[in-house]
Amino acid sequence: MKTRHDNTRQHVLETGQRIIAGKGFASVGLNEILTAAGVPKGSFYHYFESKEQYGQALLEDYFARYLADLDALFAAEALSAQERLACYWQRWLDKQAACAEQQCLVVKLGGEVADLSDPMRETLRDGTGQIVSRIARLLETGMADGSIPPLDAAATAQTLYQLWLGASLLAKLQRQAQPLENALQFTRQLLSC
Amino acid sequence: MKTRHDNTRQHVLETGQRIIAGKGFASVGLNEILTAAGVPKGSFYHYFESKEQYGQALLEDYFARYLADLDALFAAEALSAQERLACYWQRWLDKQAACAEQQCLVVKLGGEVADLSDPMRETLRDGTGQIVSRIARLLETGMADGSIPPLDAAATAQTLYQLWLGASLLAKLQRQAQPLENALQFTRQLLSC
DNA sequence: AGGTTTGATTAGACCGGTCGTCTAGTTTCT
DNA sequence: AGAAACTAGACGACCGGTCTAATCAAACCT
Repeated sequence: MKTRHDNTRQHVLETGQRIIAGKGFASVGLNEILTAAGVPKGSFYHYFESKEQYGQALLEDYFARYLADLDALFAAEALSAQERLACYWQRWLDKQAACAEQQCLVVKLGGEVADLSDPMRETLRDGTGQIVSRIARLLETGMADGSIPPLDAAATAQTLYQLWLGASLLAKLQRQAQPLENALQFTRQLLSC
Repeated sequence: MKTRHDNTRQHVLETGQRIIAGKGFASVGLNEILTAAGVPKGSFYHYFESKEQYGQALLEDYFARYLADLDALFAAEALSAQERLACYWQRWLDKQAACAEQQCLVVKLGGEVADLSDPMRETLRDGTGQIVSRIARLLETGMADGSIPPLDAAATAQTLYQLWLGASLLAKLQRQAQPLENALQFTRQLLSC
């Protein structure tokens, strides 16, 4: 029997993602996640080897969704590459502004988890790498279609992503969207100078 | 009697800073810090009200040092403002490259602590604000002495700090200095175009 | 078909560590 | 000597992740 298995597992992952995105990894206990999910504690170790491995699975799941969204947006052929990219940043800003509880697990967990668990760190590293390379690819598309001025795509993609990560962190600390707006304005300048 | 008081208190703060910079806040217990410091547990609650208040004090202490360093560097009159700033970024890169264990508590604790403790969040918010405004001030100095091209000082300072925070996070995830080098190169371009 | 086996799933006990408290003791200064 | 600052570390209540044993579902086999 696979369906129930997968459902329960996925349900635990999703519930945990919401809670952990709010409170962090170490400070949340399995109890909290499992009671919220309505899944008995005992089941946990049937689906996951340990909390660490669970965390890794959670991040993998997160990036899978994130990248799927990204691919959907970046493939929108009705828009120029520049417009698609602008839409990406705007969404980032909107999402973070909408609810105070962090959405971006890279910002939320990156610092905490990097020296705590190698598997989780590697998942974050690979996930962010994928994001940056997709941005770079879109920048190249934009240079080809003329909607983006010529730049070093890889370096620029990394710079922009770094900028937005930092902006998210500051926005989190300030509980304001202003740092993100600053990033947006700068991004606009950079991609159309 | 103040001296011993301050010494013990300070010693606990410094020991904790090292440990917490490596492992994060929630995942470290008071025990670990106190045994490392050679201070018995019982003393802790003489100097601090709670773990949270201790964390806040720790951050305040961290920013006090950081800003003192910054002021020392930024006041170096032998150098142009641009050189002073370049030196700041270079130091940031060197420090992070030197030891894998994070130095920058903003990157390490920002995400974790922001939704965990308001006093700690506010301390981080104020500290980063101070850093950004010092950078902005130096940018203005640089524009005045001609070593830095004319820009919106406040916005640029924030952008650069954001960029470097994000770069630190990625460097942490990758265990490589490359993201920081990317930030450095971009910073150079920006401040001398 | 009906009993049996197999594996998926659950329940909750378990040990160790957490933070924070509290009382007794020691040091230090007046 | 006495008062205040400080230290000592046992203690309690609780919660963490882990594991073993019991339960359940369903698929198999004669």
